[in-house]
Amino acid sequence: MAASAPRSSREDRIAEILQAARNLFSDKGYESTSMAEIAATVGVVEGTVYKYFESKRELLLAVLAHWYEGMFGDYAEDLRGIHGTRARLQFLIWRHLRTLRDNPAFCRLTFNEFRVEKDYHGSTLQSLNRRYTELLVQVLQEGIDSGEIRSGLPATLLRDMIYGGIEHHAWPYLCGHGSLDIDSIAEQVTGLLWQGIPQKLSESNLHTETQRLSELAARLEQKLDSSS
Amino acid sequence: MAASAPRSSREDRIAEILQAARNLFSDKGYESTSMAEIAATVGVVEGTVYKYFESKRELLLAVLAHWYEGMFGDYAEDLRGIHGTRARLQFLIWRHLRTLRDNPAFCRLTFNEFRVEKDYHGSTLQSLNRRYTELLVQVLQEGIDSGEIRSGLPATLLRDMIYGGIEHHAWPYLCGHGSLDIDSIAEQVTGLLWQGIPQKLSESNLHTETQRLSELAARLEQKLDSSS
DNA sequence: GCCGTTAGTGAGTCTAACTCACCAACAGCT
DNA sequence: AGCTGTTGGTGAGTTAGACTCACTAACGGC
Repeated sequence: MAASAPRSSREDRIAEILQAARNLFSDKGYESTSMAEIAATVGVVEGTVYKYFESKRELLLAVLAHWYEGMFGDYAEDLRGIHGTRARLQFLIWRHLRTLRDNPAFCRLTFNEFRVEKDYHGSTLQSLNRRYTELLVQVLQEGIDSGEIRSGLPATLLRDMIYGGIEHHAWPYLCGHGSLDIDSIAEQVTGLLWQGIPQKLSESNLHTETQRLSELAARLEQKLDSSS
Repeated sequence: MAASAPRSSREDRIAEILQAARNLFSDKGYESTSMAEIAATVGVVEGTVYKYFESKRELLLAVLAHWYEGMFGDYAEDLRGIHGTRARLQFLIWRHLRTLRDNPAFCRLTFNEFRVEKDYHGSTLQSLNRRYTELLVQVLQEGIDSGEIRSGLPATLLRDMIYGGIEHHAWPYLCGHGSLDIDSIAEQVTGLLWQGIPQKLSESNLHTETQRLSELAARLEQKLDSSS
């Protein structure tokens, strides 16, 4: 009988398995990674992994949860030095983009597997995600309360537009295509939210346009007169 | 030997299989549906399905592609009667939301499995999706060309914010939680894009109002031209 | 040195995708 | 009608991988 691996403590083993699973899931995707492979990477046999995690799915959830824990970091701390809703918004957007840029494989895994969960609604994962997006929602809500954001725009809609939009936009990069210019994107997204998409008319354009409208109105009046 | 099912033509069988697969995938998800189940629903044996589709994955792709084909419909036709970038944008957003509202299970499947594809980049699916989003991109590009949309906002970013944002926002509904007030959401999203999120000052209300008048003028001019 | 606990093992089972050699219904031809 | 090539259909396989379980062996406390 091959000498069994020197026995690790429960915590160490769990950490080893999480680490191996994280790497493999990130590299090859969840479906394409087998439990046997994870076990082999750690240097144990398949059954051992099941001593610590009930199922492959649970292992995945643990990996994702573990990552979330480590990621919260000092968002709130950083935010304290930034004032004004627009600047805070831009910072959170930029910070989110930076996370995506620095961990493409893992973020891809997260986005892929997050929603697949049948029981996502009400799961641990959802509460972790809620905690992550909460900061943004808070900033938005403060903006609404202070009047910087007009009423009639639910904070949750704004949140979804921001995170959903960024996720979509970054997807090719997360899949290994192209690059991600996070400064530029953060600027553009914030600009979109803050100014909307229309061209603002310059002072002189405003005059020209008004004149054009006056003339049009005159023509319309004439038409109406002649047709009646 | 049990009498084999009355032989259907190739086209009929394919249609039957696609239909059964579509229903099962939508109801129970891709992973939880077995090929044996699909075959049984059609009334044939597992091997028969493999006569028509090389793999389960290919069957899924065929289901999704088939759905896309049927969905393109008369978007372009409808769009012809709508003038002004803002109105066209709002229509496309509303139409997209309507599709989500009317086919929640299937759209959930689509969103789930779309991106999972390792080879999504460059796949048939991508080109179908591209074709679907193309109309929106065209409308945006026309807005940029006509000066209604300020430069510095790439059309692709706007596209991703719109589709990504809506996807995120509709997700709970697609999973069977809550409802989807598509009129209200379409209004809010368009409003967000058009005015941005800040409370307007009177100065910029002037701009907005002038722009609204410009659009009105454009519509009136067209009416006059066509009636004279 | 004994013993209970627990990490670790490896040979299973089971499910579901996928394969293949064979069968049978129909079409076209003589 | 009878022959035959084509093709839809069969069902008994194989294979891969998630998961189980009865058992072994290392360690800690006594």
